[in-house]
Amino acid sequence: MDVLYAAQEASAADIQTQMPNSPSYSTVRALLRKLLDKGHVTFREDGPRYLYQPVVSKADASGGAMRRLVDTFFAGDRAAAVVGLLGRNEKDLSSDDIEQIEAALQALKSGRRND
Amino acid sequence: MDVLYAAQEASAADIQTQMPNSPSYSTVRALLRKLLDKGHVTFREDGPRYLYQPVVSKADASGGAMRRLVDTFFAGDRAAAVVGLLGRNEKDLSSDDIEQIEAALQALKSGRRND
DNA sequence: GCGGATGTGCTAATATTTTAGCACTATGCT
DNA sequence: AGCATAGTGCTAAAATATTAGCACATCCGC
Repeated sequence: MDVLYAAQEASAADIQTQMPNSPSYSTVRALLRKLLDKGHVTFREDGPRYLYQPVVSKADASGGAMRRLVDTFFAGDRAAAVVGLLGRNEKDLSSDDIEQIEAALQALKSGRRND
Repeated sequence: MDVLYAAQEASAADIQTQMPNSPSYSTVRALLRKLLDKGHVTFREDGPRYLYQPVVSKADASGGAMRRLVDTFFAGDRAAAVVGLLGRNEKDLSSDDIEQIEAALQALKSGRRND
């Protein structure tokens, strides 16, 4: 699923190469079949092969993932999660990045007033 | 693992009740034994029962989880992830929350200047 | 149009996970 | 002290996931 969300659309072979634990091709295909059964992915035919894509939109899925992360590691405190995410200093944010975040914050504030 | 990170420490029974898909008690114990084998959790004895806790610190684990989420859903763009997280309007952030975030942003900015 | 390469559908074997259940130990209550 | 309760260690069976491999379809270069 993660692979599909990252790529939006991928073939079985693509998925295999991008999966952790390097499962066999058969495994990936079996997995895909199960996901199709369960209705979590669809596919479209692209010439000889299938390209798979998630059924649930990326936005919805990321929302769910974020909620889970916030609940698990920050006891549901979204602000703490934001601070934690900002604090990761693996790589500096560009000033452009920071502006975007400030803009989002401002939007939030005015939204609050308008309720 | 998520349950353990949320609780910091939990008994097998606790873990069972908080797990999705409600697995059987046996399953939880088998899982715990494997996690012990693999060195992902430790336990301490609390009277008659064991209390399990993750080996990797919550901070490290949350860092990994955040990186994965940012990579999967935001193509590695941390700022976009922050904006996405802010934009979730499941529940408004308090003004206190917003202040904390602003403070973290300010700290980041000055950090950048000092490099 | 033919042959190789690539891809899917399917089946069967193997490995792993999930589950139930019994023996045994420690705890707490009366 | 005696007993019920709650917990672990262990074993074995059932369910599920992983893997290999073959038959058949489709595309691409010659």
